[in-house]
Amino acid sequence: MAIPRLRFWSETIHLTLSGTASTNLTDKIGTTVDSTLAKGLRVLEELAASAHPRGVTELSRELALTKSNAHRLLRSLSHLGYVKSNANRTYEATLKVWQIGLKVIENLNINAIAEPEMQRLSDMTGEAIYLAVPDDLSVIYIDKVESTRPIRSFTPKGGSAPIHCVGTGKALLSANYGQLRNRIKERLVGYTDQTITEISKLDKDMAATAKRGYALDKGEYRENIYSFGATIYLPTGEAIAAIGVSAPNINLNKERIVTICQAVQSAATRVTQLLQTSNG
Amino acid sequence: MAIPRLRFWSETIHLTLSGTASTNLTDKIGTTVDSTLAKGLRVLEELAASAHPRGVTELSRELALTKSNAHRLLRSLSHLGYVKSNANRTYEATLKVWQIGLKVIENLNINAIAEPEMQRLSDMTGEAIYLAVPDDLSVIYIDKVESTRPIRSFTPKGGSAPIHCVGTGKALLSANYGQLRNRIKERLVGYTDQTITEISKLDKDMAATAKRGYALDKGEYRENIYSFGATIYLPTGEAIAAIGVSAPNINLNKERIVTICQAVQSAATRVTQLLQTSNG
DNA sequence: AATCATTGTTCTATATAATGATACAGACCT
DNA sequence: AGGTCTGTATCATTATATAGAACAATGATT
Repeated sequence: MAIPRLRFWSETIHLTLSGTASTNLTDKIGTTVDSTLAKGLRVLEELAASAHPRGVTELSRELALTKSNAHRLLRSLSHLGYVKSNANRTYEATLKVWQIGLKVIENLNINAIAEPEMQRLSDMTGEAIYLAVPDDLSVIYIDKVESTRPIRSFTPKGGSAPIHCVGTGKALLSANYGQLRNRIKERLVGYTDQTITEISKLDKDMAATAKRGYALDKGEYRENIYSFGATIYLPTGEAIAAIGVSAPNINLNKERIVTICQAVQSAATRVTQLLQTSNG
Repeated sequence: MAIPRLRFWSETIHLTLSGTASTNLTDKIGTTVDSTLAKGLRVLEELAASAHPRGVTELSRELALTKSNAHRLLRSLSHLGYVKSNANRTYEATLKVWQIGLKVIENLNINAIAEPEMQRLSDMTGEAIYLAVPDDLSVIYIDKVESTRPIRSFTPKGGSAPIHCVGTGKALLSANYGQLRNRIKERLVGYTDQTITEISKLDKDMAATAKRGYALDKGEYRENIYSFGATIYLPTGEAIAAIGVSAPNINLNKERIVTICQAVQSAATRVTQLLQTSNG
């Protein structure tokens, strides 16, 4: 299986998957969007995010659609296999989206290659291990090994985090800092008092990160949660992903941090090497 | 590379997603389907299944769409965040579908509950462990623990198998045999010479399965691959999933089969119990 | 380098196809 | 039973997606 091109830093408009229902469907950026497609996908998203089957009126209200319109869309989605209609006149998402989504991840192909290294890091540290890919000014966690310790961390698989204040993100950021600096410059949102919100400080940190070979986040995103990350490269030199460890700082001290960081770094290096040898 | 069929135990009309380009989007069964939505989703599916980014004309040919039409759909999908356009004028799927799909699985909620039991079965047997849900006359594997042995089995996570000849499937089939018998009756496709293709034999097997509490597949789907399954029930009594073990028969003998089956059965029972206590 | 063959993108008239109001039919509750 | 919710079907209207052609940007071949 060939190593696919990944989605990278791009001009793609980032659409948040917020749980709030109030996203307006019509106000697009100058260009028009096929409205039926947009509405249909919103219905699907809503259904996918619901823990329970939903009714037509309910959905129509939530998405600001006509009852008839919602009904028709549900019918269509049902015919297409994305939605299942229950006997009690409710609708729910089928596993079809999931199956399609799996293919996207499979085609990424990094998962499989990185998995043993992630396991290794987990065995060694017992902390949460993340595999992340860049997504505009965020990272998305495409895989995760749960911490073996009682204290669990926040971010689930599929979740995302800002690129400038988590280990994996900072590793990826430093790898493409030239391209991204100007875009991130005015968007250095603060999350804790440790978050780097000044570009001059970020400049220094990124330089240090690049030199060091791994990234450090000392509670810059979540209070008292440290994370460390290193970049995985394609044979082409593209920074395709990052591997990282996240841990509450009570579990850490200076030497343990160094040990973990070195492990993270060598894990990333190993995955990069494996990507070399695997066929292109 | 066809997308697996997805069907539920419902009145949902099934639309095949063949890989061939000739799928007619308009000839529906009386009722019409929002064509824009259908086309858009097909484009997305196609892109998700591709290992490499695709061009407009290429896609338009493959899906029998106008170049303009394909282009517009891609544009829309791009605006909606489902697709990313690259600098070299190609398009690829983003991780958004995957993220949405994850939510569907998360809301299924069985995964998390069944996982420890699956792990336990894995530790005990070293064979491949599956968690499957019914999908019309198939099962879909929603989770899997890989075999620790060198010989790996076939079916990946997200994949599907016919309900009448694999362990998990037969367990689910026996749980709903009343409803499903008539439908499966004329569709007993044979895969090996062990496959049950006569309804009378299936009747007996299902009766035995129900009595026994677990299902046996002795190479009925794949030559020399045995599998065993037991049903997981919701508090409502609905057969919602099945847990199973799959192994090459060289790894097996009579007593090991019995041991494994009992383990599978008690794993399923335990998950069922956990679903009782967990909130609905 | 220059031509040629492809591919991606923009534009616009046209007709298809999605839309929302209305009406009807089952639920469910009191 | 009566009333008030639901979900579903119908249909005229018009917005909206569509196809086709023209243009621009490739990049391959000579």
